[in-house]
Amino acid sequence: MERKRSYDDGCAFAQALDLVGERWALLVVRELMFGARRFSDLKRTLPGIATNVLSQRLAGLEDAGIVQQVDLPRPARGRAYALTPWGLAFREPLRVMGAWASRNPRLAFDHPLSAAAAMLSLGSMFDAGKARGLAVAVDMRFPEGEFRVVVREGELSVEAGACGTADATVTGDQNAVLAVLYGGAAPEDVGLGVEGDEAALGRLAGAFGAPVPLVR
Amino acid sequence: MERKRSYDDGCAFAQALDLVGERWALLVVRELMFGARRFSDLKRTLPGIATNVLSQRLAGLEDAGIVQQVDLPRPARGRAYALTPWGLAFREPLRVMGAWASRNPRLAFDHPLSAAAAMLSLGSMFDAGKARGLAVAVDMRFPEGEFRVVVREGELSVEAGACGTADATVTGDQNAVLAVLYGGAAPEDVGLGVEGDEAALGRLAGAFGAPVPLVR
DNA sequence: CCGAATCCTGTCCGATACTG
DNA sequence: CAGTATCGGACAGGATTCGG
Repeated sequence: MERKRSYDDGCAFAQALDLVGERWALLVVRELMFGARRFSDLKRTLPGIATNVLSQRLAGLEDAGIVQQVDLPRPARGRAYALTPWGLAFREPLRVMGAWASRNPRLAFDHPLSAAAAMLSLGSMFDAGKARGLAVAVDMRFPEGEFRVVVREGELSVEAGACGTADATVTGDQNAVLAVLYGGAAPEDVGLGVEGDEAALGRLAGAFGAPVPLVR
Repeated sequence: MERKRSYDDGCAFAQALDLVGERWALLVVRELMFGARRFSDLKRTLPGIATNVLSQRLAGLEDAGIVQQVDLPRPARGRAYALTPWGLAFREPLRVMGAWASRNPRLAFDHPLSAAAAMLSLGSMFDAGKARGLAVAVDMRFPEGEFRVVVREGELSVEAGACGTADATVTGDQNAVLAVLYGGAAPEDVGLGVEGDEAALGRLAGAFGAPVPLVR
């Protein structure tokens, strides 16, 4: 009675879809990519997910060895969900699929997105060629948390937690940051606060390429 | 009434899941990765898919601009389904997700897999470091079709269609080829016929690394 | 409050039968 | 050969309730 639905396919990719192919599963993984989150954090940053579905996905991902429950460290108390090393390794597929997705000819830009989604999109849109010779560090403070974005030696690094020694610090919401970095908007026009070297934000924007839709 | 279910998420990745996140959708894309296939070809190489589901997926993928209907060329007649340029660009996400999937600690090797799945897995398992200095071309003849696998200058190329000038030609089924390339099996032990330079197959096997499971 | 478990309803999936 | 029609069952979505 308890048989899980499976493709029964020897292809590793298909077997992965048995684990992460259910609705919402990969978005849960996405939200966990920058560290442990509580059930209610996930519920909040995944608008539209039902509590029972979130429960089932977390249980399934835990059973698959992609997610594990952890005791929340310092300030907060209680349990939370975090990725296992294998789950964390999904960051690369997420980046590559995001890069493919950004070439969607009908991509919609008007919907809100979570801070984790915005920070991961940086990896998908990063263009190492454009970043040649660039060195810049920007801290980003969102309602959901803080992130540090660093470009150095043609490589991009995006990690949770700011450290205060960046060239600039932006405060606001993630949609505003993407409007500045990808859309060339002025920070003040989108309600983004900038401290420090405001020009650093412009240099950072130069590291990202516009997606090239592949029309039929 | 006809609203398609959507995550309503600004994240490009989530929007891609709106298009290819339904059950079977990505496996259909996988099967089309080496050229146009008819409805009945897809039905046969995707054991377990229902005809109505295949219909719905093809229609959805066509509407999304990932698949297009084509008139079948020369020998055969009738219509078939092929990837658009954007759909073809999914080969890279497929490769990277396959590489991630191959590190599944519970990966099952005993299920059969389609020729397309087997040929795509080569890309996921290829190790450019191990292929340094290697130059080999092998034609593979499967019941489902012929493929040419070439390693040269540290790069792997897998394309549909053999051309007869390879170092070796193998004839049999795709599971047998993978058993030889990944599992070190002897061709004669798995029912694989080899013509030409049999040692070329051994050299080719050296270009693929065993997956490293990431245990928790 | 957090983290679920439990309804109930609607949609989607899977299997088979059937038609142009 | 290439799908459409149909129907039971599984799964998702939403609200409510319940235990730490």
